Amino acid sequence: MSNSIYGEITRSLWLNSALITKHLDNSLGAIHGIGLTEYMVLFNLMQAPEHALRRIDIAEALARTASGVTRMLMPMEKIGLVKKACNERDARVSLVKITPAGEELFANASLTLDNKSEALLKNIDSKSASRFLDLLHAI
Amino acid sequence: MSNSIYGEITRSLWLNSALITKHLDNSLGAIHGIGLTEYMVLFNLMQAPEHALRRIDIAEALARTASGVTRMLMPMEKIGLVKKACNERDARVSLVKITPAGEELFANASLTLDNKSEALLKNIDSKSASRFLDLLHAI
DNA sequence: TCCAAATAGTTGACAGCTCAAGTATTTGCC
DNA sequence: GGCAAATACTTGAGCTGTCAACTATTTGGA
Repeated sequence: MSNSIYGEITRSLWLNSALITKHLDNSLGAIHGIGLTEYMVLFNLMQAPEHALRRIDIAEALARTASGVTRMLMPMEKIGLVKKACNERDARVSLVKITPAGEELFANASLTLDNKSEALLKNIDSKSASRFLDLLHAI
Repeated sequence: MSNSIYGEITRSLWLNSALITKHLDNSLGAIHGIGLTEYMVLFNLMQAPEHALRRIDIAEALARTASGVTRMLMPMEKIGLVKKACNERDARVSLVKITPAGEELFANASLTLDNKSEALLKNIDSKSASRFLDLLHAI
């Protein structure tokens, strides 16, 4: 009855991820006023050319639905972290662009995320960490 | 700006866990009519002595709140996967016990979870999987 | 060229969870 | 023994995300 190591991995992954996500969400919220999901939006925008993405690209990058992205971006736009832009080629798309305020918040939030992540993963030395990341990327 | 390997791990963990959780949730839902969270309740009950736990023990094991557990158990009780039991020593606690139907569903769902997990993690050979699990346990 | 299918996004209804505040019971300390 | 603090659980309000259905626009084939 569930002796598979792969099943064990998914159970452990599920729990660890819940714990880590919760912790980081609280930290980012308390210090910077955004959640981990919003941080990941900014992260993906920073990675993107022109620092802009379509809504469905964000949805895919976050493993969320388009409607979830629509709802998430509304408050982010209201507080000025991102803004809308138009795509001349395709009037269906509403591009999301990070603002200077968003970039600054992202830079600060990244420091927090890195520090808290290091604290949470302190039992994993940097060599193991590298191997761990390789395995995560392999999934 | 976020070059820490630990930050990278948490971002990758966050995304992978979202993808895997979603996939398993859909599979368990379609085949057995329960979500991954409900599966994890049954899993923890099966591990427990007497196959029974207090609500707050379940909450802790799932990284959820007591109120979330209360709400989640209501439909599970209604469809007969778990049942309430009393603790004679402490009238505050309302024990949760798995039923025979719950045990049977758990056995079947575990097979599904193992198979789907193996498929999702097929890029990780069993030796790496073992190392991966060790790292997850170390967190 | 034109129209059906595909694509991008939004919205209403609702599921699943949290927090804060409540009840009921037990524990610990004077 | 008695009472304040802690513990176990529930409930109302609200947040975040989903699904299904919708609008608007673009694409591709006859």
